[in-house]
Amino acid sequence: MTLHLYDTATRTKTEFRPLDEGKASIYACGPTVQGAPHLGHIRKEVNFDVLRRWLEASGYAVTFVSNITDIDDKILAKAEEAGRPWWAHAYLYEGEFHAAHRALGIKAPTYEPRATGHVPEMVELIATLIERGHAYVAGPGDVYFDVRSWPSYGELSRMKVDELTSEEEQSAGKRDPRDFALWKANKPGEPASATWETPWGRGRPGWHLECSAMAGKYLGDAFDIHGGGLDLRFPHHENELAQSRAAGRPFATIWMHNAWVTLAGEKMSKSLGNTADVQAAVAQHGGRVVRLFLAGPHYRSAIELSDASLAEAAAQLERIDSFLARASEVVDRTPDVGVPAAFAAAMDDDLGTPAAMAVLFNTVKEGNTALAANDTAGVQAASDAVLAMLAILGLDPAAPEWAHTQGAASDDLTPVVDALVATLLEQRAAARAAKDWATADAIRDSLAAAGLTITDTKDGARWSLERG
RNA sequence: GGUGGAGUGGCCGAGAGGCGAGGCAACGGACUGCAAAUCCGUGUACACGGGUUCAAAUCCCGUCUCCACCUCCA
Repeated sequence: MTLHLYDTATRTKTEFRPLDEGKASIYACGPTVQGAPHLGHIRKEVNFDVLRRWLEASGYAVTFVSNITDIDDKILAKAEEAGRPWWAHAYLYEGEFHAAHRALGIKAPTYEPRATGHVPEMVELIATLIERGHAYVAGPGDVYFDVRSWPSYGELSRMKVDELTSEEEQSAGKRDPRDFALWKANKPGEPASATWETPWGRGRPGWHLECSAMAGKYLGDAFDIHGGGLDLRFPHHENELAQSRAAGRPFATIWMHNAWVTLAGEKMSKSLGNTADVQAAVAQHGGRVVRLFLAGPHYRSAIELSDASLAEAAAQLERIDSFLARASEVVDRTPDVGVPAAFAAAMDDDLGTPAAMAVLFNTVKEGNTALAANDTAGVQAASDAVLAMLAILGLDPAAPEWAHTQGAASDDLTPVVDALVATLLEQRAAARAAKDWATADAIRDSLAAAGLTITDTKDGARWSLERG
C-alpha cells in the first residue's frame, strides 16, 4: 500500500505522487505572531510534524516550509495596545511559538520565512497578476485581486462567488466586495516602519499574498502539499490558490487541513476567548502527554480538551512508558528498526493515527507478555517496535527533542533517590522476610507519602516516581 | 441562506455493507503476604423513523440535535 492523503480540494483520499521522485515538498501556514500560542495552534504543528516524520520514515527527502506572519493589522493593533513597536511585538510572540514547538518536540521547519523578509517576491507576484489582468490598483498603495477575472475562484472550498455574504465591505475602489487585498495602503496613524515602497505606492502585504510568494520562493511554482487549519480553507487558501494559479503557477497538488481543538464543544479561538495555554498544559502534564493528546486522534477529527482527556493521554503514555522502562532492564535498543506493517498501513491510510495507536498498544501487550514469560527475544522485538512507532509520532523518549525534559528530574536525581531509598527498602525486605507485614507496609506507606511508588518484583523492590 | 462536518457501549475514540480497533473505568480470575504492575476473561454500542439487501453502525429517504466556514482565526 502506498501513502494516500485526503485532499480537501477533491474531497477524496488520493495517492501521494510527489512531483519529484523521492522528494516531498510541504508548505504549512504558520502563525500570525500577534499573541501567545494556544493548543489549537499547536495541534496543527503536531499534525504536520507527524506527516513530515512519516514521509521521512517512508524514504522521502522532505522540504518543510512554515512561515511566520510578522506583519498584519492585528499585530499593529496589539502592539499599539501593548505599547511596544510592532516588530518587537511580533518577535516576542515568535519566540513564544518557538518555545511551544520545542516543548512539544516539533522539528524546526526546513525554512521558516518571515513575511517582512519577502516583499520583493510579493511585489513580483503582484506585478504578474496586474499584467495578466487579475489584479488592479484601487488607489495609492491599494491593490486587489479581481475575483471575477478568475472563473475557477471557489474551487477549493466550493464557495460560489455569488453566494458569498458580502455585508458592508466599504473599502473604496473595490470593483467587487469579494475582491481581496494583495497590498494594503497604510492608514493614518499607523507606523511608517510598517510600510514598504512598491510601484503602486507604500503599504504592507495582504495576508493571502504572503503565503503564495513565500511558497513560490522556497518550493517553486508547483509543490506537493499545502496544509493548515480547516479555518484557513476559506478564504485564505482559496485566495492563495486563485492568485497563484492566476499568476501561472500550478501551486499545491494536495490540500490538507487539520480539525480543531474544542473546549466544551466549541472551537478554541482567540475571538471566543476560550483558549488553553500551551505552556500551562505542558507544565501540568509534560510535553509528551500533551503531544500524545494532540497526535493520537485523527488529524481531521476535532479533539475535545478537558481534564479527563488529558488524563487519559497521560494514562496511555504511562502504559507505554512503563513497558519501555521494564523492557530496558532486559534488553538494549536495536537501532534503525522499522515499524510494524500494520502500523505502516494505518499511517499510509491518510495518517490513520488511531489505528496506528492500536497497533502500538497491541505491541505493548505482546511485550508485557514476553516480559512475564522471560522471553527476551520477544521483549526485544516489542520494545524495538514500540520505540520505532513512537519515533514516528514524535514521542520517542530518547529522541533529542525530549532531552531537555528528560534531564534533571528523572535521570540526574535517580542515583540520589536510589541511595536514599536503598536503606528503607532493605529494612522493608527484612521485615517481609520475617513476615512482619505491618512494618513492611508502614515503610511502603511512608515512601508513598513522599511520592514514590514501590513495586515488588521477583528481583526485589523497585521504586518509581509518581506522575502528574 | 450557501458550503461542509458530526451524533458509536459507563467515558474517550476508530471503523464505514458480513467477522466487536484501541485506551480509560468497572467486574471476575491468575500472580502477590497484601498491594501495584502485568496477563486472561466479561459488553448483545452505533441519534430517531422508514427503506434497499441474504446481511446495515456502515447504503438510500426523511427527522432531530450539535459543530464549523461564508469577517480575523491552526
